[in-house]
Amino acid sequence: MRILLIEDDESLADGIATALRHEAYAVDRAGTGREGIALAQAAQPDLVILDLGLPDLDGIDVLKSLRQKGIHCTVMILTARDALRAKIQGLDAGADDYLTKPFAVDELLARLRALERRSGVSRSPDILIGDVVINTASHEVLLNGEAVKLSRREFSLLRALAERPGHILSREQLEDKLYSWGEEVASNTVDVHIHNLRKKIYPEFIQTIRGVGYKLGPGR
Amino acid sequence: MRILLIEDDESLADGIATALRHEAYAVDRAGTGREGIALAQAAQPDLVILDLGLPDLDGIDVLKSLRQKGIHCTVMILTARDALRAKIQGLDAGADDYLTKPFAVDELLARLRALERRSGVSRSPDILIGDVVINTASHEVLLNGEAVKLSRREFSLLRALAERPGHILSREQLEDKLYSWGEEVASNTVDVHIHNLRKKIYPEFIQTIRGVGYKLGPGR
DNA sequence: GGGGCAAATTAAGGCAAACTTAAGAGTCCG
DNA sequence: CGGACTCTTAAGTTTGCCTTAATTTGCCCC
Repeated sequence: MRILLIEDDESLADGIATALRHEAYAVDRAGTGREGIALAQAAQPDLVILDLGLPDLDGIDVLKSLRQKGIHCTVMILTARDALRAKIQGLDAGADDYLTKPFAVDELLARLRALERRSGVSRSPDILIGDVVINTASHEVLLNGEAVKLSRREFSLLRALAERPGHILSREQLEDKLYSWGEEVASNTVDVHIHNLRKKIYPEFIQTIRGVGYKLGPGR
Repeated sequence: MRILLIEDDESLADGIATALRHEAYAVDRAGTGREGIALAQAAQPDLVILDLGLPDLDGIDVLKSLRQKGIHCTVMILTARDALRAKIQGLDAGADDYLTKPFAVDELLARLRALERRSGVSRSPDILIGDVVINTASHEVLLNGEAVKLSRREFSLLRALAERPGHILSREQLEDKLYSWGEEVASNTVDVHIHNLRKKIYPEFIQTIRGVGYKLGPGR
């Protein structure tokens, strides 16, 4: 799950980004509207968090511009308290949710999970695949009812695969889901995490399609 | 994935149909309940989107009628906001999901993806040739319901042939499909893969046109 | 019926993809 | 500040696929 954060207040952006990364999201950041639009096209995020009070462009225009460029991912708007008109405009322009400043980061995270669920990126809070239950909210994974302890990256990887059971994801696609810009990896990291996941769950749970990628499940 | 849209509001139906087609669904349309029931029988859709406010019949009755006629595909209901009673009736009558108007098209698409996943019908159209099913998303191939394990090249070859059943593809054309520029082969590789495919499926599945190439036929 | 060419068959070597392991750097937390 | 844990690298190993090429079979036309 890859998130683009468009926010000019640097300390706030720092805080949000840290919290998000902690929740195993990959985060890209933009400080201006133009930068945001550019990054949205380049990085193909699953979700955009958009502050309406940007220095260069009006937030609503940014949103419209995104939609116009064919970027239809979920968008959450951040706005100052009582800027009701802006909210309404935002929703009309195709935003999916809004949050008024100031807000608690936990609130943001909760909303994100709700959006995630609603947008069908991962529908039910618990994804069920074979004898494995994945709870995206708590980051808990159960194998036959027994908790499996996964690290952050392992969980991200598993979630990425679990969003579309049976579908094959290439290493490249998986890396895109796990890493933000500027922290690309240049090794077989994905392989290693896959290996560790298999050890913690069971080997056949993740299938290798040689020369193509990995997929989850008995496949269909 | 084939969708039947039963909706009398023409402009709304236009919008939905366009969005769906854009997502590579095949869409049939009906403006009335009767038309809808007729089309559902004729077109055999995988999913029905049913507006409850139709001019001729009550939406719930349409749904019941469909079920009665043995059409058990997934059904998503569209209903005006707050028509709670209708929703409940709808779910009782065997609908799988509902959406209240007005709604964002993205929301509809997200719900569809969720339903798709739940029902196991895949949008990436499974190619069906004779008794062989080819799923391009998962690289799975089923022969009479039994999985056939294919290697990457074998799968590519099969897919190339299956994209246009009955059409003859020359060795050269097939090589072009399998290899990127600069990695041309200089031997009978294609022949060998064809042979292995025949062994894994059954010989007559792939037909040889002497001096020309290969094609996929309904075979038996 | 026979020559010649196209396609089928088979087996083996080479090679790249994927797996495995371990170690060092980095991070978090008490 | 120290210890635990996680992540990334990289090197070594294994596995399985692909290609090659030699041989056999089958077809068509002379």
